[in-house]
Amino acid sequence: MSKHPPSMRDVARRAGVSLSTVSRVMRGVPGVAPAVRERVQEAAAELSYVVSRNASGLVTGRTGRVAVLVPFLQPWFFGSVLAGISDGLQRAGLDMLVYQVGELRRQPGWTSALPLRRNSDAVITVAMDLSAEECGRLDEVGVPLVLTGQCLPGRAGVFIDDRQGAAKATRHLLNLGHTRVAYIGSEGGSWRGRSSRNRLEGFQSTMVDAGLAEWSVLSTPDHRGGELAMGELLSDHRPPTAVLTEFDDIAMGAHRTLRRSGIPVPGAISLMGFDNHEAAAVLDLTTVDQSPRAIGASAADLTVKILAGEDPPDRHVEMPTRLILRQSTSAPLLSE
Amino acid sequence: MSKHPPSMRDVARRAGVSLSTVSRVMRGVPGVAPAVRERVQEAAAELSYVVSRNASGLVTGRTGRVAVLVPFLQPWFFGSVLAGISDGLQRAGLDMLVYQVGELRRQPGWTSALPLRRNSDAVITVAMDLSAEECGRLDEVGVPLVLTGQCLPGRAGVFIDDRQGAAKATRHLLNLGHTRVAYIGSEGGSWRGRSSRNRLEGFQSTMVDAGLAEWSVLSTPDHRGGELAMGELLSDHRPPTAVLTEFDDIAMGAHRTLRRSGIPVPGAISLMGFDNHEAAAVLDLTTVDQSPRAIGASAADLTVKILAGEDPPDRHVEMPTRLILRQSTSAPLLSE
DNA sequence: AAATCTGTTGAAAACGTTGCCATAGCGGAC
DNA sequence: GTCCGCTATGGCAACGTTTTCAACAGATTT
Repeated sequence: MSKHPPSMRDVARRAGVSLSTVSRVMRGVPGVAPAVRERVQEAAAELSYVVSRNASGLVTGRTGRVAVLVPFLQPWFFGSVLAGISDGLQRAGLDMLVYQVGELRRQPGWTSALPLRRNSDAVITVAMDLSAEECGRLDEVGVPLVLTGQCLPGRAGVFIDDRQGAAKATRHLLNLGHTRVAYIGSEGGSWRGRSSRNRLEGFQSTMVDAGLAEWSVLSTPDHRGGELAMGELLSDHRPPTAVLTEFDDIAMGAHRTLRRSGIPVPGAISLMGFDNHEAAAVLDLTTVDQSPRAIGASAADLTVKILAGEDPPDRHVEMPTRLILRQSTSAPLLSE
Repeated sequence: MSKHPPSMRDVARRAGVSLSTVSRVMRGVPGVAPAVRERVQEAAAELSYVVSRNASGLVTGRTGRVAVLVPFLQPWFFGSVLAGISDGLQRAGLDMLVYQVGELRRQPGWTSALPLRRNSDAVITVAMDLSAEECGRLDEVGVPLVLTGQCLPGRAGVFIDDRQGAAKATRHLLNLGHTRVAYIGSEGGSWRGRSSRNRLEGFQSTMVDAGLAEWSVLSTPDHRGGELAMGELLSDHRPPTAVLTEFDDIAMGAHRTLRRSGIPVPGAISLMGFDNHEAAAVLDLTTVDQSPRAIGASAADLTVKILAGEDPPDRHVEMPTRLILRQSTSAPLLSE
């Protein structure tokens, strides 16, 4: 066995045909005699040869790769979206390049620091909350751009209606009979800008529509922040009977504070999250599901369609949110 | 602006130099006059040109990409390891290709279904628990292989001592004074084969060394399984006073069962997990930390070193485990 | 029997980059 | 003033594919 990986030429020699024929077989294009085709496939298998995307990309102009941009990789949410994207791309025979741009993003020209230009066929962003200007810079790369977790006019994207999701959650609490409902949101600076605002608005407008005072506090975007914010709410002279949080991590922090304070959930205080974190089930946390994996899969499908040239009519895919009822919400105590 | 991405030729024309010079500048090799160098960089910036890895890889034989193989993408653990790998690779200017091979793996020849051959410079596996045979097949690809989460003789890898970690956890419980300690492990079929066995062995040997009966039950590898297994333990005629689980998800399920049964933790039963799941902090779960992000970063560094040709003496990196003491463990009740 | 057509195959020119070799300058030593 | 050595630059052949076009055989038509 030669020490260098086999090339198409090696396969051609082994099968006793020309380069062109091997190329045709490998791409599965018609116009090759069945006997020859089989012989070539056999030779390729024996050498365990695979086509070099590098070389083929050079001439076709396609790399067979899609770049996925995520702010961070650690939070569970991104793993789920990536899983969906991976599924979709794999089905289409595309590879997935993942770039974690959290740190990088502070630099003004970060978009050109990424070797996207000739190295991927499309770019999918995951919950990046891009500004119009950043989008424009990515456009310059010259490949299709598909957004996830945000909705920008005229741009392909997959997203949920955060506003409606939060409204749904709020209404659930109101329907149970709560009137003193507080909201814990994350303060700016996190990677969820627009989505954050939308959820807050969904809460606020529902409260206002119901003729109730809207009441919200801010926290850092992690469970630690939820703990502190909950403590703050408990120190109010009339604490809320129900609390909605911007996402599950915050709710989980709040849950901890309640548990430590010996306040029964949902007995004294009903608690709701948002996202359906994998750990939410364990905490029996009522929440709003947004199935990130489906979002990812949908984004991948959209990308594949765009790459195939079939410009789909609905370049905006809105994924549904579902209320997941668990044991952390109930009607308020009658004494109230 | 031309509709096609700029090539090195365009930059050369704009800067009034030859292709070779541009190539030298882009690669940062010495032997170019400072004035010319600056002029070329300027021209490249104006065209927002980036080198095509496709083309350069074709001649250098290096792709500038590393393939990362994970069984699944969804569980939090993989996101963390990927984050670490991404950090390390980014620092070295390498791109990260991610392949989710969970489903694919059932097929016997799955390793050749991946376009690794000429498309990546190295392969990192994450908690794949590969057999020697599978490793051999990946060797055939002809690129360095770095394992993560498993230790195979003669192979580069980063891992933790699962056995010792479990032993450490068990000893913690014994030191608290517990004598009836049960272990909930996952039954086979999950992606954690060797690691699973090692943790069990660590528990068993520590118990035996202490002259105590080892007592373990199996569950499915998720929190659901933990719930059921805990229920099973509670129905014993003399339930345990402490429970160690193979990993945090199981512990979180067990915690739920305890909470629902009104059994105080750690009052009546002490509970321990393993892994330091991001949600473990919220549950106040005592656990064993294995900082997956550091594992990933370490694997990436190792890979970069191997690619640089400097064969590091310690191709086996053992990462430390740390006991994280929280509020889910305490001494058993005196009445026992 | 000549002409046309159809289906298969091979030869050669791209693609965008890097590596090697040649060459043009230019300063200093003889 | 010639020769040497040095540095900065350009030219050209790779790299491994795809693509276009031409060539060829055999079958069918005229």
